[in-house]
Amino acid sequence: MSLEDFNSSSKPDKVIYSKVPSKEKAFNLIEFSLKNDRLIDIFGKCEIDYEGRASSYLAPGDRLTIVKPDGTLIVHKREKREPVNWQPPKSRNKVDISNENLVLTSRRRKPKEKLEITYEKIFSISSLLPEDEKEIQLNRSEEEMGDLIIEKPWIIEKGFKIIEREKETDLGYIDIFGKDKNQNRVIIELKRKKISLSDISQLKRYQKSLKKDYNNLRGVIVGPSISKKAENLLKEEKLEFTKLKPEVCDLGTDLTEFQ
Amino acid sequence: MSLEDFNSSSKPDKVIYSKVPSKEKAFNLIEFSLKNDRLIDIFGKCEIDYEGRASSYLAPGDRLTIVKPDGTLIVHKREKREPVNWQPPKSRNKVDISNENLVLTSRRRKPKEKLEITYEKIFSISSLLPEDEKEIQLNRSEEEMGDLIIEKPWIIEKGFKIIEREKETDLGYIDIFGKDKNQNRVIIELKRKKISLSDISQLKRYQKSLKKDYNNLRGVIVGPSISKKAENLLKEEKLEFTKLKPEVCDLGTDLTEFQ
DNA sequence: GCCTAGGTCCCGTCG
DNA sequence: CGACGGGGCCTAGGC
Repeated sequence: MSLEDFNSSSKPDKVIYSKVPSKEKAFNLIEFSLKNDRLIDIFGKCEIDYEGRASSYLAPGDRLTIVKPDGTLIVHKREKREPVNWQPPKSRNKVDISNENLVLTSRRRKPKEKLEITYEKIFSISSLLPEDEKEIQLNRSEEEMGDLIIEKPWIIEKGFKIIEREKETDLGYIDIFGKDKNQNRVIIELKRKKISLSDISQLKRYQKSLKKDYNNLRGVIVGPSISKKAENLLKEEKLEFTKLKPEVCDLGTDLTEFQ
Repeated sequence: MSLEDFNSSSKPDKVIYSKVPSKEKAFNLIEFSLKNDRLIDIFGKCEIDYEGRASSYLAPGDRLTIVKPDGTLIVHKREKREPVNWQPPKSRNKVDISNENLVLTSRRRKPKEKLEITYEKIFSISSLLPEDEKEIQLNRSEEEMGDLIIEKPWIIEKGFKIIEREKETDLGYIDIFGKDKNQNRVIIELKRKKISLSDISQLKRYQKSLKKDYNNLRGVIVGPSISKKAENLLKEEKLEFTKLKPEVCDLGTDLTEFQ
């Protein structure tokens, strides 16, 4: 694949690859890819300056840079799941040659941020053309726990009735608001993993926002388990904990044992 | 680069590339790369099953998969900063050929998780050898705000003195614990961005944990700004807000105006 | 290992 | 837009 072919009118190539390209060739391939909504994959030795919500400098080293058609820019080093530097979607990316180095610059405003990658060596560039794809289907979210409780409120306790979901208050949104068999109002806070201190604070805050309106306002946190410190705070605050594992909320799980 | 060369004893290649490889060739290159701590970069049409903390299925589509020497596996689609699927560092990755498809499987235990990528087509594979690199230097963190206040406590207010940093309580860790000019104890909670409801809850929680030990225990939240609801809650709880922008905490900033 | 809290968190949702 | 809270959050730091 020669550079001259980039702008040919035939069906665009799914993959364009260049190994140890010259600065000029790299520049042309990256600029072509940016213009044509391609996904770019650069492996090279580079240093990185970032200035924005925070600021950082990363000394020269081998990294993998990905530029997506939506403006996202991601730089990975050899370890860890998180990129070492990045720019979010809708960033504006451009390539330059400066002082004989290839420079990739990514900017956005609001917040104002700038990421500058200076390559002293490029080992390879892949320019890819991904087709559209389906959305992922994810299960076992907190939302599903809510769905289950809406459908089967007796899981919380006998006689429990739903009043409102995602109820807004001055101090945030209550997952589920309901009442028990004695007509006491109940605030339910759902968590899909082990309850920690901040979760209790959150529930307490919601309770505070409504206690002027109700007597006997109960607060119940629902989750698979709870940490020791959180349990202590829970008791002190006279809140309650109900055990419910998110995997039980998958559709089709047999819940007759709860009845 | 032929497959036979993979195991040669000469200096390993920085980059090995294969365009539209056969299943067998892809298998060999990936297996070789997994064994030799190389970073692998696969562009192909695949479907993905995940089962673990949650569960998901992703229908076939074009994606970019990265496998790092530390076991990290990342799958990107054409948009967004976040990978659509992943496995964290120290996952165990292996490659297979099953029903004429290439299958990449990544597992970890604790929590038990399994990610399975089935490729129906592979457009390209890059196998890379990144060298070690320096750590990133990041500025404007909450920690730096703390450093500044330790050094110049008068930024909080005239006469303020530090007692302890990262003070542990039953209900969490206080950023800075100190006393004012009247010997009242002061809890300082630092935030690098706009204060929200949960930040106030956090400070309130710390105050609660110590109020049995002190009279006149003040709570001060420090940050660049505060949301309206958070400000209301702040006043109700008789807590205080002090404005301090994290960028002021960069080394070398002139702070004489505060004195 | 558990627990706590920050993050250039990202991201969706709702006002 | 801001604001709020979830996330397979990830990651670092204590204990």
